[in-house]
Amino acid sequence: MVTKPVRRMTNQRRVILEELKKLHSHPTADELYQLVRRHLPRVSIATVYRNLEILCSEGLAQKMDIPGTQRRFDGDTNNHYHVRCLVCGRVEDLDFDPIPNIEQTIRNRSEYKVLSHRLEFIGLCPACLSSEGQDLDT
Amino acid sequence: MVTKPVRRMTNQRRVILEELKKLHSHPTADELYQLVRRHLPRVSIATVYRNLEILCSEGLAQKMDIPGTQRRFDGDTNNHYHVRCLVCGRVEDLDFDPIPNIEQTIRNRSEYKVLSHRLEFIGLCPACLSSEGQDLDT
DNA sequence: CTGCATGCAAATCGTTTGCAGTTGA
DNA sequence: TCAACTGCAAACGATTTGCATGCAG
Repeated sequence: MVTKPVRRMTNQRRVILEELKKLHSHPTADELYQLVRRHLPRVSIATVYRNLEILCSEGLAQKMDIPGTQRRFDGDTNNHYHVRCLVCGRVEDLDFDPIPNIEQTIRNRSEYKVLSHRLEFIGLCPACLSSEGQDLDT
Repeated sequence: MVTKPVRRMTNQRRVILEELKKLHSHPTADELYQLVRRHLPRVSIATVYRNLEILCSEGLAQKMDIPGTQRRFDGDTNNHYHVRCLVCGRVEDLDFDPIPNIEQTIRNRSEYKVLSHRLEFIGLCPACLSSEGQDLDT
């Protein structure tokens, strides 16, 4: 059981959070780094990554693209939805028909030319679920 | 205007496609590489990547996690959906309320403990849309 | 034959980590 | 004071690329 460290509001952390909150784009770590650099020229990209990690774990921001790093490929080119395991990253197909008209609905609400959509559920697979009971920290 | 190369069905490409089609998991490039290696011990990981790229562009397979590599962060921790531009990667929020009960629906159709879901639309942003008319290749 | 495809190794890109010095509470 | 935090540089893991050689059509 590891105790969570007490966080400090450093100058860097404050600026990073401010810049992130002020944006309505969804910046990459590097884009945010460029903005933060205007206020703190000597800031390091590592600090930006570390703080984003902390801000996310504190619920003050969130990562998009939960998937993480490694890309996966699908031999099935039909349109279908997926469930992804938060812990092991495994992805499975869902037996669930594509929601009808949903792209049409969005076309009326956005300037984008919508071509497709992806719906993904995130959760715990049976295997990881059963091995969850063991360690209750984090 | 670049002309698309004429593809050849090499041994490697055939095995890679066969292995991918036979799986119902959604392998990473490396997982597929391990499988292909059983048939072709001297195959290179680069060949797997190159062929996956080609197979996807031919519509015989598809990449998941369209996002690609660079992760994006969101200062808005409320649950909301996104549109992503296929060309420039920009992501914008959608003014569209989360679909009610959809997670509940999935819980009945899968063994997973569903915790959340993500709905993302993919298309072309206004900017990329207007600069599309120029080059008509690919 | 021709040029697409391959294996290999090196390069690249985004992200993470080790470390010694700094700083907020 | 002192653990959390920082900048820097090196390490890392996934993916891509340059190049000389191989091989399908």
